[in-house]
Amino acid sequence: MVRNDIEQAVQNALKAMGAEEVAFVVERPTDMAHGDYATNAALAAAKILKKNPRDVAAELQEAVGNIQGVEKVEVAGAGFINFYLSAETLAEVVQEANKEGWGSNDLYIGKKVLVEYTDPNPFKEFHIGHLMSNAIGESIARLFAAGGADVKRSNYQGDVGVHVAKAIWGKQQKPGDSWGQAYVHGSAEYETHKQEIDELNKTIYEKSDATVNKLYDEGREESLAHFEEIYKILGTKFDYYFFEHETGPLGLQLVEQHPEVFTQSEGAIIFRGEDVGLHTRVFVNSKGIPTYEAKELGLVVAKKKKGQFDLSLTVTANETRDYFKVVRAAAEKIFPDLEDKMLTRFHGFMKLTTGKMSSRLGNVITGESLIKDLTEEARGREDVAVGAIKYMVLRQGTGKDIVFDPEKSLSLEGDSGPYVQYALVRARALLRKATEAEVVQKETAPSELERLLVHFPDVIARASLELEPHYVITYSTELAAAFNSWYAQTRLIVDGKVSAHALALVTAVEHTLHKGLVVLGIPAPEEM
RNA sequence: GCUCCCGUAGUCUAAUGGAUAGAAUACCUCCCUCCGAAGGAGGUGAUGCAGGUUCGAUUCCUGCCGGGAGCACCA
Repeated sequence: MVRNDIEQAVQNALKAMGAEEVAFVVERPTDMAHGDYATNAALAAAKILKKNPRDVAAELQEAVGNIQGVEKVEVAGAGFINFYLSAETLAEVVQEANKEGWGSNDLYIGKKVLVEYTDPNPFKEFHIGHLMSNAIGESIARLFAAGGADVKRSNYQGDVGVHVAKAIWGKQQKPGDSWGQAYVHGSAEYETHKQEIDELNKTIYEKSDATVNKLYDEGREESLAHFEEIYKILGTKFDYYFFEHETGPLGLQLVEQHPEVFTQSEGAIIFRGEDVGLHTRVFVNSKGIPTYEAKELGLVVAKKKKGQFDLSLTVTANETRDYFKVVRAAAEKIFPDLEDKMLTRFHGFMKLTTGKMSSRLGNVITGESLIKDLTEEARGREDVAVGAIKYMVLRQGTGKDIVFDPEKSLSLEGDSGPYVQYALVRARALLRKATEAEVVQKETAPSELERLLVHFPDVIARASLELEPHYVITYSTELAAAFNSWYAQTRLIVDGKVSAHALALVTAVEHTLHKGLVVLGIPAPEEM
């Protein structure tokens, strides 16, 4: 990579000037007119050397000398040094982009990584919040894979707990209702029938009633089969499924085995988070049932049973931030070896313009209804609809909330999934057409496209490192726009002839857009 | 009350302490005898307020204002 050579050359030059400890970056300039790479080394070094930044930059420019692949080195602005790649280097990048490993890196090579995401609850709807978790988790899993990791996808589903009791209670009251309706009904009546529903919860947990068991099994199976259909549409294949019915007992056992970590209080077993600057949370309630917190500990055990992992990442919603801090503090006391191995990525929630969505109130937009509506909007194309949804979720930084307007729905043009898909489809159509043309050697001036392609590996690497898919979205959209613009003013095939270089360039764009979409988990159609 | 997150064009959003704050959408002009118009070319429009650190602040620090989330038996 030329970037590494530039970095090395700058480092050497700084050393020669007696400023080797200066922290600097070699990055893509904000404006292409400023070259292909730029460094702030002179600005940073000026302070230590107590000299004028422009003078330091001039000295540095002299000192870096000739760098293989760099055609021109310029001092600009307040003291930036800009590097321009040669036409030969850009041509090499195009060749590079057509090879298999394009966009891969070695950030996680040899690491076993467990990514947990989606996490819907049986007996409740799969709503657009789960769509969000799925899109983010799937892309992060793919970013790990692009970094060479051995990735295992896992899904953790709450098949026991009060929500199940509410749903089953609702179903007992109105057997004709769907499970979703039953849950809404049970929730609404929870306050007035609390004792009854809590008892039912215990019954479910202990599996002590045959009729309840049967109802439970039916509901659970129905939900899981339904979720599986959605995963298929979304393009996710899980390696492991964890369930709360399994993590509950494991968690309970852990809590009981570690009295040095947990405390009895008012009939419940709690963790005093105040000791480590957090707050107290209940792990086992006064009825002896493990709560979400204990189950999360049990999940750690369940995950460990699948084999050693180097990193375990959970994708979950922002509002669980504080719970996770407490749970992690407790987990690290029990499993000191887990320190720094448990990562969390928090996403915002999908807000409706009409107010907060709540499955308890029944005003949710389900994942499947959104996909269905959008598919209609996308002229019957489900892959385009899925792309539009995923793009909307992934286009901004992971932690941000998304305001979802059910009326306006989602955009299929401009800054959107279909926009990138369309550019890819156009490139593919062009390449199909070119197979009939005669390939000729012809001088072609480097375009903006080559100069964009240069940065693709860096973009993927940064996204892999920070676990932020939106860098890939931003880049892919930029490349798609540049390609669309190129397409509008350039004819690839003229009189049945196609230039070898231009052909390689379009192939490189196609390959890069494809790779980008793959990492994002967005379908890459052949035509649309 | 305490803790944590977030304030960028009308709306949605990008920017690794750097160069003229970049897109999209909406709105106003144009462009399909020409490889796919879900497209292209152009125009109008933005960093909540006040300090501080820095050669340089959308970015870091402090205060204020505005929004959101969490804070003992739900997940």
